[in-house]
Amino acid sequence: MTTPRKPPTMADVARVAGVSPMTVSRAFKQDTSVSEATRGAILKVAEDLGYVFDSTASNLRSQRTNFVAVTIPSINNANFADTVGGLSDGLKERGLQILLGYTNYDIVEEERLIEQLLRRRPEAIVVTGGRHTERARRLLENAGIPVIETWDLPEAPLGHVVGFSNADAVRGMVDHFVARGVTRIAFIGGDADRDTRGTDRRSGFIAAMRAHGLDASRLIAAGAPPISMREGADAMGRLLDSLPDTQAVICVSDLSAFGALTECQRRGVDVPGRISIAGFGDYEIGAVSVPTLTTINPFPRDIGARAAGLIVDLFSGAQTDPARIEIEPELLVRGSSV
Amino acid sequence: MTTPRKPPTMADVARVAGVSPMTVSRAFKQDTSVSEATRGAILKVAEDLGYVFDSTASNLRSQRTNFVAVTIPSINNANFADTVGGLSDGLKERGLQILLGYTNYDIVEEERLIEQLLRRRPEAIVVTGGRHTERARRLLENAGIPVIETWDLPEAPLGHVVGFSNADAVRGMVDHFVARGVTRIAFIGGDADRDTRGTDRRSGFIAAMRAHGLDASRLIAAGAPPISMREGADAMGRLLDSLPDTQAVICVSDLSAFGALTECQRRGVDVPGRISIAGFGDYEIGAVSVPTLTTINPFPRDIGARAAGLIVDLFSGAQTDPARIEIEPELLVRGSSV
DNA sequence: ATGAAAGCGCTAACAG
DNA sequence: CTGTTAGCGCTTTCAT
Repeated sequence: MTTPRKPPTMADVARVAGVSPMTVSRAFKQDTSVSEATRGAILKVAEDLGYVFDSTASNLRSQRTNFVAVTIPSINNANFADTVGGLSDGLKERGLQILLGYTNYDIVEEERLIEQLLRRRPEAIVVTGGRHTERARRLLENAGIPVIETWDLPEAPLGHVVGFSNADAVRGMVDHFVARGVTRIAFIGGDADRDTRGTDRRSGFIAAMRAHGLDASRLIAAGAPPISMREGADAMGRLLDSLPDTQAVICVSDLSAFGALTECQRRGVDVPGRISIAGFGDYEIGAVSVPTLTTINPFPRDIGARAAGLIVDLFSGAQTDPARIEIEPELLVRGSSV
Repeated sequence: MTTPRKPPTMADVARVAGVSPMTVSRAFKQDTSVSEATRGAILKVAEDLGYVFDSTASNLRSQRTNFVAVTIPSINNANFADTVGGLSDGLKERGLQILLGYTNYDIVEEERLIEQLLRRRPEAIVVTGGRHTERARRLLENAGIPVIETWDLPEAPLGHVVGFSNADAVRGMVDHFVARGVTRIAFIGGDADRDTRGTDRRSGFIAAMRAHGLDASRLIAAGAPPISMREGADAMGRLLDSLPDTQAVICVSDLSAFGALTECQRRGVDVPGRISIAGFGDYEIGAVSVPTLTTINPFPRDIGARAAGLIVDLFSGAQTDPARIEIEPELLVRGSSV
């Protein structure tokens, strides 16, 4: 049975331990001056009483929550999960905890989420991307805490940035293909601009193709972002039907690229013999599939780890100016491309 | 520039709006008696001042945080992400927010995490699995909030349960193979018992094989849980080398099953012609791969959604007794098995 | 529909 | 190393 009586407070622990509440408070902190003997005794009393420290009171009084708010587009995405993992591990040593929310790739939802998160008084906020609603920008600017935009290199950052240019990364991929003499290149991506990183990748594709004087119109819309494996497969089917002379296809992610690969397998279309396939993100699947997938590794975990390091430096005073940490994505040429 | 002056409080809003702080407080709630005119005026003043409601103060005074704590083994797992998604969506309408932490498949880490989460005074806690350290059990029992164990059917539940029997699910898979005349069946899983669900699946495999009077010793240890695609591929390589007459292999997850499939493709081993492969979890990859993967769908999103519904019912008083909601996993026979 | 007083459980600030 | 006092910003409770 759950005991319906009120849970013990610090005052209860103090009374039983025969000290003042302040000493109990100190015993629960690190680096505070309490004799080891009293600390041990206090912690024992606390454990015996079933006392659990109450952060809500601590948060209010100390005006510190140890929260770092983080927004990601989707919780079900290995790339963003890696970024959160890097963040979480980098912050946990400092006793900072992540308050996570997801936007479903929607900047209006992001605005709602940011406001909800700021009410919890996080000490820093990490957001994915550099595009936000006007009100979201205002909320972030006025929050009085470090703001870190990631997975992008916004032209007018709100504060700090840890990211890379999605457009440039895809440009590098196009350059790679063109250098190999591959010129009839298609792009499979989302059919809406909700996913701003996907949109940037498509823009990078178009710009790069035009820079080479090539036809940039082989754009296959695969559905509403994020594009699933299934949608990648369907898009590949349409591409093979409508533009059969295509030599290579760049997909907005490894997931859609894998779907595209399977469609080729189903149709007996040789990859990379008849068509090359490339993805984005260096998801695990691309390293294991047959053939392995040519892709771009944006080092998602590093993005999180660098953001965490930045927050720690900001709190310690080691960093004061707005930081702009650029991650260099790596082109991984593998079995799915010539 | 960030303004270093103190952010506005309700008292500031009240002063400017010409009302008492209490009226401002009411204006920020729903279903409270404030005239629409005053509410509108107050919200406008608040927005103009850049006031952001302070949950930390509200939490302390009202003894309500609107947090539901959730622990999952890994943030980078589509199954658990789906459960969190179901939970999150089911709770958000009621204004409840998820406080998420991951245990890295380690019940000692889980204990630390549970204590940290309880300090934030969540109003309910959802944990993955039914195995916990003694201290974690005590913490949960004494927390005075609803405890929901998921992804398992523990014999001695701490409170509520939304789950299924991992052992029984795999048993059904074995029965399916045996009914088709397939008897030389192997199991690929983790080499440690950290992942209790993986361990239960292996136990279910062994029990089912023995029940059929079959050899249950074809167990391939693929590494420390969770098993990656790569580890699944390596394990399949060892299986093909050491026990080449194996007719079917059941993998602890679709990810390892896909890895195993790719190893067969690399070696030119026909699937399912020479060997059948089955996974667990109904990950997206199993529906798209060539061939598609035979698997078990445990309805991860439903687990989260049912847990959310339970919490809502518990809060509203519609449910009072300990609930035991059993999810019925579904066997999906697909292209990778005969 | 609105207001006044009190206090949630901790800790900053100061004292010793 | 330990204690005292006051108060963080809200909301409960009780009025009107």
